[in-house]
Amino acid sequence: FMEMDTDPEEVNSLWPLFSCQDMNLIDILWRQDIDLGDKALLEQLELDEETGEFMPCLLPSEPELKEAYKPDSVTPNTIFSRVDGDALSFDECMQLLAETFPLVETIESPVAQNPMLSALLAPHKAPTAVPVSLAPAPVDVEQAWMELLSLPELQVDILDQNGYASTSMSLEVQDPNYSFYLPELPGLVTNIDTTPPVPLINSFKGMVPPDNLSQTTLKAPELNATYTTDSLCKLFYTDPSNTKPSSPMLPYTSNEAYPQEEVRHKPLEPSEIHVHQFSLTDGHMTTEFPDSDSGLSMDNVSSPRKSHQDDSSMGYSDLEEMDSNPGSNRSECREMFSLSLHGEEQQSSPYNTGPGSHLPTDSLPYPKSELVEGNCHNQRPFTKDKPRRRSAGRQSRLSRDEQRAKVLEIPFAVELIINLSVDNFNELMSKHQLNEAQLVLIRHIRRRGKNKVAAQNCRKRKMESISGLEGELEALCEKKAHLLWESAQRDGSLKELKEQLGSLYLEVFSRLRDEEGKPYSPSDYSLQQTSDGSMFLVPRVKKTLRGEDK
DNA sequence: CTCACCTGTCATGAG
DNA sequence: TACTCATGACAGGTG
Repeated sequence: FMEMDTDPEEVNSLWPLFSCQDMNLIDILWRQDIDLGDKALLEQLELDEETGEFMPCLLPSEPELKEAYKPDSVTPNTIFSRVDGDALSFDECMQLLAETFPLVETIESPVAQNPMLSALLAPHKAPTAVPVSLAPAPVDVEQAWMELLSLPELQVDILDQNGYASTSMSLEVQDPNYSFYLPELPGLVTNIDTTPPVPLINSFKGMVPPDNLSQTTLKAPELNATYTTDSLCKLFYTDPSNTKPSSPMLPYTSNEAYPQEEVRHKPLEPSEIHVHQFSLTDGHMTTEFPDSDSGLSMDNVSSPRKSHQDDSSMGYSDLEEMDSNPGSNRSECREMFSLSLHGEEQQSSPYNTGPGSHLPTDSLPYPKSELVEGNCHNQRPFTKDKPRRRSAGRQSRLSRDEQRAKVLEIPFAVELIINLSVDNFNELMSKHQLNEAQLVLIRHIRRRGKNKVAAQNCRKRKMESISGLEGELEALCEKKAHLLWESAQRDGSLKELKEQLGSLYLEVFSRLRDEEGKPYSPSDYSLQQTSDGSMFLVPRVKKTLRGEDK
């Protein structure tokens, strides 16, 4: 508790209020929180294959808990009565703490109220996960984290640029926070002990298989000389009594090391590191990203891969590269992170476009996909008649550029970048001092945004063209049928006229008489009409007769 | 697992 | 020359 990220004055003021039992209670809750906040939490959760959500399940390590916390060592309490039964959930711990320490009720941190968020953030803010820490500042950091964690590209970027991360740390990669922290502190765990106190390890062992623990040893590169002991001690909680290199899952920050104001700009955001790297090499913007007092030089945070890259490729270009490299580790890691990030993405990402999202998709000036599809939905000739239910999932992808813009701290909205006229756009750009990475990102955002609209319009036109052609085809078919009907009608009329003509002919012919009063034989004579209307009775010439005449 | 479909993105050419 | 637009092709997500 005393080592937590808590205001010392606050601690001092609270300290007399806590009895020994209270301290034990805090300790056990802290242990619970640590367990909950790490891999063990995921072990306590069952992934619902139907919904993709994590559902709580029973802890498998009750005996260890019983062992570690003997009932006679603590005051009988509802907490420990639960030890005999179901394991305490994070919410239960929080509720219990709230009952025990009313002060805790003032905490409004969304992360503290969300087990998953706390779990995923725990390695970086384990102290703040303890309610007594009452740290108000990390909310911004948490939000930034959640935004970054919702970006699979960024996670992969960190893994990529550090190479070994995705292959040598099977445990860590289950928690994206590890990938953020470990590679950026090369050699740290081999020299600086970040292991929690022994009781914590013991309790943790109860939650995590030992072989997993053994995998937490980081294969780190050489210790960079610029990591001084002081800075690292300020950065991380250390226990001098424990020299075992262990999982740096508890890189405790302290208030001394990270004043609130600086915590917001701490190297917690890898993307910021990108920008910073670019800035340092590019020669400007150094004031925008002041070095922390942690002793960490941004140069030293560069990964081996980064170190030999061209300066201009830093920052945004990396983001672009990630997107354009489907074959990179990105897909792998996306899968690896999918379990731990699914839930939080929907809960906390400010770019989440699910229910309650504030993303102004409706205000986008270009037509939304549903709009485009809606126009053609019933007319589409070659598609199945399927209900459209992808909008929510799709809209989250729409905000990728917004997330990139946020990462590079683009000072204006993506919609603005896309939809402004050239003059207004140039004016806007001139009003802000932007580095090369930001300019490149803005240009790409503008290009992609316009092309997206163009593609939507193009597809809309294509579908309309198909629909138009189909309508035209239908009209032509109708016209053809009508013509065929008309032709049949005329054929019928012609036939009728012919029949009438035949009847009339026969009637006229039957009334003709020769000089002897005999009727003419139709086989010997025929009636023919001249152009002036005169009728003549013409004898038929029989071939047989002509042949006989010859 | 496969397939069809949708959507974003890129490359390219035309204006 | 830079920019915009149109469009084919491709990749990835989804049902």
